Amino acid sequence: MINKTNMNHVTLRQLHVFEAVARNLSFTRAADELHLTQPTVSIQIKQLTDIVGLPLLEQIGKRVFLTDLGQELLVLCRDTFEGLSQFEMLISDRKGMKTGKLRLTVVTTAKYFIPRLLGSFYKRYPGIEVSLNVTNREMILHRLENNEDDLYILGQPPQHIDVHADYFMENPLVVLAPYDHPLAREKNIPLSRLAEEPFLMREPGSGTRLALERFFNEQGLALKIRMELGSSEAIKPAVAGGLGIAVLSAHTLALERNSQEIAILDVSGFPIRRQWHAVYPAAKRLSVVGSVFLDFLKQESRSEANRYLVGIPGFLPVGEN
Amino acid sequence: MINKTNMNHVTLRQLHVFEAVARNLSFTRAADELHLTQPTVSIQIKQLTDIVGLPLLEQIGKRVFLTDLGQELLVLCRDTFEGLSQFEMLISDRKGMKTGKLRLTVVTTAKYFIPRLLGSFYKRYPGIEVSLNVTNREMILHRLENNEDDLYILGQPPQHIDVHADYFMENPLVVLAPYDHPLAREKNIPLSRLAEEPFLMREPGSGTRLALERFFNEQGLALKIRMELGSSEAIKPAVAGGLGIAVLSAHTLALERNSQEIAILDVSGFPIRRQWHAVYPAAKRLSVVGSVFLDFLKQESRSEANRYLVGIPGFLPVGEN
DNA sequence: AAAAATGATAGATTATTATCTATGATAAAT
DNA sequence: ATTTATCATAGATAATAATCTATCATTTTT
Repeated sequence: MINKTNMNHVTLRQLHVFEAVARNLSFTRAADELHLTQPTVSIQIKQLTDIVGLPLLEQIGKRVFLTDLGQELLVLCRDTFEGLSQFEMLISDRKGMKTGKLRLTVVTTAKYFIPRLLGSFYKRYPGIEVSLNVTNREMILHRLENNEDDLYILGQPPQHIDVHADYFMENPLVVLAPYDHPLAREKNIPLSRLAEEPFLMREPGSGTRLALERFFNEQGLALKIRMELGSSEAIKPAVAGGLGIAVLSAHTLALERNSQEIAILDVSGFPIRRQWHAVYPAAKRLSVVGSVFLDFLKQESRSEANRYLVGIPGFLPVGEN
Repeated sequence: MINKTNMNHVTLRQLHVFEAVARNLSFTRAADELHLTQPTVSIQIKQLTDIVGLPLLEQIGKRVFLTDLGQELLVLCRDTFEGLSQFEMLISDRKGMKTGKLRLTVVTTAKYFIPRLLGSFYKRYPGIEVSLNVTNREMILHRLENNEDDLYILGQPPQHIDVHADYFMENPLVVLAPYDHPLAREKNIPLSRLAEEPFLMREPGSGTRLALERFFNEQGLALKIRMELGSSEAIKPAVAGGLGIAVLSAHTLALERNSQEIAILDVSGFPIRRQWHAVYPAAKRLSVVGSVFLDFLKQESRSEANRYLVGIPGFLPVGEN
């Protein structure tokens, strides 16, 4: 008989190590991640390669790449681990509990409501461990392309990546002005009046800015931009200090709703209605824990929305969906 | 944190032992099959059950059954091993070879041509190991329902089981008579003349018998049945001894084609054209080695048919398919 | 050229897995 | 009641897997 590969000699541990190296494209980073020393990783990969009989990784200088076969093995690893993970969830169901690890990455603005939701989620599913990552949209898209998380929370789903997107909550954009601004006590302010005000803007490319620019374009009005700032946190004190007005997500006002520094203006056409989306790669089946969290999001976002969105001038919640 | 299942602690070996027990529904038979002692199997199952934290098997008296969860784990085992097996085939492809194990079960009559085909198959694919099982139709259907093999060879595919069936060779049913029978030298014998002869039949339910009965019914003729015998091997000497004539698959005459004991009659309407089929469950993707063998079957059955079917009175081979 | 970064190898140790023999417990058959 | 069949447990042994420290080899960066 010929010298043929017998995958029965492979261990799950070897496959885990391989998967970590394949994902990191680095022995050293995989070792760090797994709390092992680098030689351990090197040996495990060597053993696996010896069993398979063909190279799984190739090294060019200091950089590690997957061979075609290595790529196939990575797919097999992920399928296998997913099968085992789903069996774990099945067991948890039988035991009347839900367990597993949820890897969640959210855009910066979502940090205003996600922790509270996660708190409730943990109370309901104490067996599910959550790894939360807060980062900007660009990094989220990068992680999405590399399939690094179970779920991603952001405003507008990306157009250039094939994803499955579920909206779960309203994300209205509101006009902020100093608490004592002359327009603060008016109702149904015409947009043309607002256009006379100087605006504080987010950086080009930010979803909020694009939405505002498009809105003004549609009304044939021009924006008077006084200043650009890189984050909502920077914009809010600038508004309060009278440098200008701004349009931000209502969620950014989590702590300022009853303050005497910032007011939400009642402007005709506002708030601009947008949605929060939970997305995952279209080619991937959502993990069990991701699915549990998504269902939870859809259920619980109602009360979360009520917490933030009541009292916003001109805002009427949509009906059930 | 709760006491939760971690399937990373499971070994592939444990899963193999579990699969054998689940298939055999017996620790002792699984141990025999794996060349282990029974206590080894018992301990492996115990370890696996301890890791999972819920019963996978249940014992009623001396009989072993799968729990629902055990059934799920069996599915996971099969999926996992199939994935590993397909990766092995991928490796073999890369190495320019085909390897793996083909589990093949065939009906009794196919034993006349399958060994020769398997010989050629082995010469072409020395890395593929074949496990051949020859049994009756009823047992084949049972194995088919339990998904125990890669491929099954039989005449008519079952109607009550959802299968994928490929026909690969003609299986004509011919009329056999003693070599010195008065009809042996006649051409184009009318069926009405044949109906005056006493017949030796296979058992009720056999495919050959059903086809013959249907054929006579369509011609409005009755069969004169002298005797029923349980196998082709029993029928042939009875024909040669003058007890009556019979209709059997041409393949059963593998060794008697040039003998001076049995002749094939040239009867109007004969041979009854039938096909050999290779089948596998419709819900299952054919294994890689099964697919290799099926392709081989389709290619090689042409020459195999030529070996058996030339010279059969009234038989014209069909065109290419 | 020297230093830093990164994977490979050698040797050793520890932990874990796999298996056996012997025996016990229980159910089924005689 | 006795025997047979089948799984479970105890104790022991051997094999294998996993990991570490130390060092080497090579590439990249400074």
